[in-house]
Amino acid sequence: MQPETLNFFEKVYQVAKKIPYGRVTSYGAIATYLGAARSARMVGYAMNGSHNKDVPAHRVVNKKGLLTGKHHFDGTNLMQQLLESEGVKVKDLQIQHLETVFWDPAKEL
DNA sequence: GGAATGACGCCAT
DNA sequence: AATGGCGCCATTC
Repeated sequence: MQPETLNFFEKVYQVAKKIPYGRVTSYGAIATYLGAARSARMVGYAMNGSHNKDVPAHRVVNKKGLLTGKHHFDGTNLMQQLLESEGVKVKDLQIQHLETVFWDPAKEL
């Protein structure tokens, strides 16, 4: 299917792809950056289609730095493994030093 | 066509 | 301050 919303999704992919190595961002941050503000869910939904993209969805977490979508990756701790592999300390789906690794598109992009 | 769901987040109580 | 409920927009049953 080719919904007209590809524009919105595409934006999400563009931003997600620009996430620096060893950094993470939140759905809300991206949503706000795109102007969706309270539509953080859309960002997460967009990630569903990011599977075939070059989008590092594992670098996108919720506002708390919690790897809520790790279930959608492989069903295991793959997401956490990837983050830790990039230097991001993760403790049971919870990103450590979040404010340090956090990457805000509205500020840094 | 209508209702329910979903990788979240903010507002209200 | 903490917990609960509602909203956002698109997709799917």
